[in-house]
Amino acid sequence: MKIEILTRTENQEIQNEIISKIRDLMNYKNLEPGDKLPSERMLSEKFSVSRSNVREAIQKLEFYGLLVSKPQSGTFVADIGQVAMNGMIEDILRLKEPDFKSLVETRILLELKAVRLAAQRRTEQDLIQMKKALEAYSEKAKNGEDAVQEDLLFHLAIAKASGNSTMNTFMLIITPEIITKFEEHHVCDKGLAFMGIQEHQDIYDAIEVQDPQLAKEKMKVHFKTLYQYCYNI
Amino acid sequence: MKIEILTRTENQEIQNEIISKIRDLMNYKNLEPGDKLPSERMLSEKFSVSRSNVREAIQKLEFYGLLVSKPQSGTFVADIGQVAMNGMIEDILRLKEPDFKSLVETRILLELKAVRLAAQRRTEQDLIQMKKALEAYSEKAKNGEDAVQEDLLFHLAIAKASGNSTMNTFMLIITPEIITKFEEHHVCDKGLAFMGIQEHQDIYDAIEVQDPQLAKEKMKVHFKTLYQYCYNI
DNA sequence: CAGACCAATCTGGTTAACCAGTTATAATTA
DNA sequence: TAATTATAACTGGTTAACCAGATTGGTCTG
Repeated sequence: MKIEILTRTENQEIQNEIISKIRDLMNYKNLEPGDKLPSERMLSEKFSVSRSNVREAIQKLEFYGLLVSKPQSGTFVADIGQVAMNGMIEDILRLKEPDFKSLVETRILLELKAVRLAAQRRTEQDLIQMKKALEAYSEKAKNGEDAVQEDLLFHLAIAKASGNSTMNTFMLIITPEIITKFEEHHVCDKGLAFMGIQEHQDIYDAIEVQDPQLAKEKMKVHFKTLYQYCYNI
Repeated sequence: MKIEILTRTENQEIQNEIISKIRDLMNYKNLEPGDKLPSERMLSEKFSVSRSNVREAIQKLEFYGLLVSKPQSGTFVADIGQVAMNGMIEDILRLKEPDFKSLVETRILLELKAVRLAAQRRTEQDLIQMKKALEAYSEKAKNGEDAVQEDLLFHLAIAKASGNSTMNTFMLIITPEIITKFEEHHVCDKGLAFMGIQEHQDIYDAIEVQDPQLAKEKMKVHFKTLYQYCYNI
């Protein structure tokens, strides 16, 4: 059989096509929660695609919690009904690549909440880690060096201290994309780093004394100086 | 070679082991952004694991934006520095499975923001979709039927109308897990659905007249009745 | 006739072989 | 000798073959 090398977007497209065919099949066969999907081999034949393509599509639907694969047994429809299934697949198919604006918007939202939770829940262990990240940042920023990475680690330490694993995961997902975009647009070159030292210290202090409201305010200040140059991105 | 069937968690563990070995390798070889990782075959031999395991680990790091694979060329270190790389990998390795409490906490946070954005940015198209979901919900709830799915679709329609693709994605990720947990604990059996009709209508109306503050308040009311039975989960 | 048992089949997961660009190296030429 | 071309090795992606547990249908036994 002929092998073709596909670009990322081409691969995405045929994967979406398979997902939509799986949806049609589930509707046609009137599959309900717990029912078994046809085997991967059968699907690959029916759709005239490779089995690995089918596997990828199934794994994506598994990631969103719509299917469950059991080894040596089969792939099963998850415990959400047909209406929700159709709606969610529709949304997944229409999902766009996240733009920078939406990333920043979501980051601010998550961090303002995370810092409040961190102020309430931080353990001594959390404080130690945050202080460590804070000092690494200060050290670099004082010497005028680029400290984007150390900045990032301080913020991730806060997310961890929030005690909310879901928010922690989401922060991990969006952070590298933001960093990349930042460096593309040279956001952090303009001597912002030095101002950041005091702002970080303020945030840390508020978390240490467990003052959620103050911590949130200080984080807001930090973001204001960070993103005031970003309007034209 | 002997083939072993692994459980999900066992697989997760050896994957984390590989990730930590990759991190050690990057540190030892002092790899910088843009540098090429050893080939998948070489890594699988060096770590004494299968190539597919290595591929999975790499794909996970790719998901978090730490590596970039280029077909017929190699896998490269992403454009974030060594310090950030180490910190992020550390976080990824320590990442826990999200608990129900953190899921709900994050859902409320995301939806309260999404509904405000939706009130500001909703298009006519968005209104149509939300109204459709709303009517489907009312229809079922009036008859006393279970309407968890229709409820979910209404909330996802709001997330879409927020115009923030990142938040939309995150909502899609957490929603099915919440639904499953809900049905496990029979949260929605107690005649909540009927009250929900008016609450949904209020939210819709606020979005239609583009009043962000009101929309947020109405969403808060909705969540209050929803989650008042959840404290003991 | 009902229930236990067994073999053939089917399943997702795993491994190995293969493909076609990419890249590094060596041979060639101006 | 330096630039250029040709060739061989290497790479991630793809396909096909294989594995062992799960399932199923029929058979045998009580």
